Amino acid sequence: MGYGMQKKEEERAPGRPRDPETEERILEVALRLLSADGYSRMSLDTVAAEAGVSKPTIYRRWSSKADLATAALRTMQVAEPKVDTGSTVGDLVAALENFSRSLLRPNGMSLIGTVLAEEGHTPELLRLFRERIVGPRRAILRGILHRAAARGELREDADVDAAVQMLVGGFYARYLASGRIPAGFAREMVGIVWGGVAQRRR
Amino acid sequence: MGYGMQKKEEERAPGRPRDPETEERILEVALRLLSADGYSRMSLDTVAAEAGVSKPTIYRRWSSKADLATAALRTMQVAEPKVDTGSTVGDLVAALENFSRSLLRPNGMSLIGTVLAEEGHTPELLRLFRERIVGPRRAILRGILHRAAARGELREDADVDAAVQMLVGGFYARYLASGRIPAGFAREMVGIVWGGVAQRRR
Amino acid sequence: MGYGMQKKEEERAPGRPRDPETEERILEVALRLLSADGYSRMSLDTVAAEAGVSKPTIYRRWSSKADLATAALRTMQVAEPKVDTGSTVGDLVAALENFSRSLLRPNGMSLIGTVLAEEGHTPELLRLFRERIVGPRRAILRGILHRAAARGELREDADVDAAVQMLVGGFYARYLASGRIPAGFAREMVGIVWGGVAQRRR
Amino acid sequence: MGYGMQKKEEERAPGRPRDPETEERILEVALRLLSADGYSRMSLDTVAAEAGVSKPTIYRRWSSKADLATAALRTMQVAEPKVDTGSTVGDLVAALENFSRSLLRPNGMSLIGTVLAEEGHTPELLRLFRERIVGPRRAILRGILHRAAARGELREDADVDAAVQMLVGGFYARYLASGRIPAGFAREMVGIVWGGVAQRRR
DNA sequence: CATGAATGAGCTTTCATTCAT
DNA sequence: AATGAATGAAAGCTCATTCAT
Repeated sequence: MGYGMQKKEEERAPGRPRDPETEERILEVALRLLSADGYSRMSLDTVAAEAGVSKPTIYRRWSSKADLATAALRTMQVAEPKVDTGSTVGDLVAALENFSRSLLRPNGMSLIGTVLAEEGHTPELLRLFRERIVGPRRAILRGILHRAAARGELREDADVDAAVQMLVGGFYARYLASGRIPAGFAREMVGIVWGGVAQRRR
Repeated sequence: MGYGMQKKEEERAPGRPRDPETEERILEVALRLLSADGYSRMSLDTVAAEAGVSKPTIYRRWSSKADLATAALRTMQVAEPKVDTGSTVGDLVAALENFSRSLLRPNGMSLIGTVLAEEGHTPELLRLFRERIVGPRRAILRGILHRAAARGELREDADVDAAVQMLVGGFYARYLASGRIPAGFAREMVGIVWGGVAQRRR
Repeated sequence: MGYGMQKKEEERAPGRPRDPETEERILEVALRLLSADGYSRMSLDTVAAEAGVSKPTIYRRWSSKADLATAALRTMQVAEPKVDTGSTVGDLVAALENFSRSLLRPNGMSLIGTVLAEEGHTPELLRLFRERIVGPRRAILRGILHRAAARGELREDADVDAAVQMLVGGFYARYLASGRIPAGFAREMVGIVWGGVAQRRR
Repeated sequence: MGYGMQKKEEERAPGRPRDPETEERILEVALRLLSADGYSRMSLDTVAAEAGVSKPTIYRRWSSKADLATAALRTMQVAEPKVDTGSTVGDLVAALENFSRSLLRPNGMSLIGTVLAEEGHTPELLRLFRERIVGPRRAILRGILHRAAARGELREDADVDAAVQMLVGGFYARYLASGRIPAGFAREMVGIVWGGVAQRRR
């Protein structure tokens, strides 16, 4: 390599480097406002002010409000801990209780509301929400049920997808109906579903 | 004939009487825009224009945009036909299929989205939506299950509320996950729930 | 006509009437700013402030900035007094001196500049300028020359259009070259042109 | 190949030498945008992007947008070919046809428009335009007429300046009036002017 | 020297609401 | 009672310019 003066250029980009925290802060604020106020109420002025930057700093990174909002959504990651209680029913209850907690966080349901409400105007939001949030969450429950199926615990005709949607949807419906999730609700739901999909004991 | 338009003289309220059709028309337009665009995108200018009235005509009747939106919601009535197929399972499936159809209408989910998204700013919307829409719909399913219980078809410990929320919520969850409801989905869900709540066959 | 109570409704429009001066004032300010600053520098904020109205008051009347600017241009009317000095040469000189005065008014040339500069972006401006300003001015000179032709004062092959363009254009060119129009310039030009188009004396 | 690009080592100015091509490229782009969009619409962002440099690279060379624009104008050179057809009339027609061609190039008139429109805000543009473009062009025509005068072809009282302004101005006026220059227009104008300034034939 | 990042002020346009007739 | 006119506040986005590396 000769005199060793040829260094890789990748290490130091030319120009003033971005403050890496800026990006995080903007996205964090954006996600908070998106959840709290909904997409169309969320204003870039407010995002900028609360993130402590100017608006062009935002526009340098994302080309439009929709772009910023989807980027903010993209940062959401379902960080549901793996559950392993030893039994399928226990695993389902544990996973649902995790899920329940995230829904009941402040504005947990507002965000779902906004992506649904915006479907006609900013469908990207719903698309991303599906990919980033809904999909992974469903996958956890589906995984538990598929493992149960592999162990022969399920009836052969059991519809795993319908079961998963019902378990998750029960929370939505309950929230929409009353705003509260009673203690033990997860267990009740799992009880019913399990009665419907598990192999009959002989 | 004087000034303006002479209305029927049968009524004797002082001054020019309000046209009741105007009120209906405004509410109808408001509800349509609320569903299609969401609360914050719905503009009173547009409502006025599409209803063929001026904005003060709206403000004379409702004190604010929020007031108009809630009044519009109040007019919504669940008009699910009574179902009676002879069997509990059949009734549940029929009721759910009605429900499913109303969800899949254009903007069927957007309205739910908007009331959820606005919870932080206009909680009245969610309150009214619960009272007018969610409650009556749930009541139909609850009624079917309670009748089944009265006939001894349910296990004694069956949690009717959880069952209802799951049946309804399954649609929400499925829509949120993929935007599509497969044919036979209602029947799949009812099958599972019924397996979980029905008296075991001996 | 019966009881005479049916009056025509045309006389009094419903609703709050517009202040007729408002419209004039807005257009006047807009035209001044258009001339002084050019189209793209002219801001609706400034127009509104200087006209003493709010921006929506402007937008109620004109749908966009371009619309306002063209409306302002439309109000310009060439009010050149009819000239009749008894001789064709005298009429031409008098008409050109009127013309010269209007060009040398503050921003007289800037407005021409702006409509040319905006041709690529707001071609309507140039179109209107042609129709309202350029056309009528040319017509005056053309009229004088056509009358001369009718009296047999012009050579048969004289190109009236070219003569008119040169007389007018001489001012443009002179302004562009030096910003000043020397006294007697009109007379010089007329002298040359007349020498080129008039019937030769025998 | 080392770091970045190795340039010729013949120059010995300290630090990294400026690339003279960069300068040219920036000015070229600036002039093009100035003509096409006008001064106030021309954005340094766009100039930088199209020239493939960053904005500070521009600001290092010119202190402001106005400075850049005037520098760009300064690079314009009238490159009208010398004409020599053997006759004064022929020379005038040939020179005017050259001139006409440059006016009718895309945005040929827009640039004139922009320097006039900006007279109130950036008078330097008009000053430079006069010096670099208008002056030299006029000089060509003036030269032809002065040579004719020296040969005794002109009347003694002929106003060469007025004749030149009319010949040039005829194009401006014609463009402003209709946007088109008819074929033979130069010859028509020269015919009239020549009739007005040439020595009478005996 | 050149870069990419940052900024304050500005742009056109729209909104919910109130006023004057 | 109903209208058209008016308004202050805000929205999303862009610009000329400067900073930090």
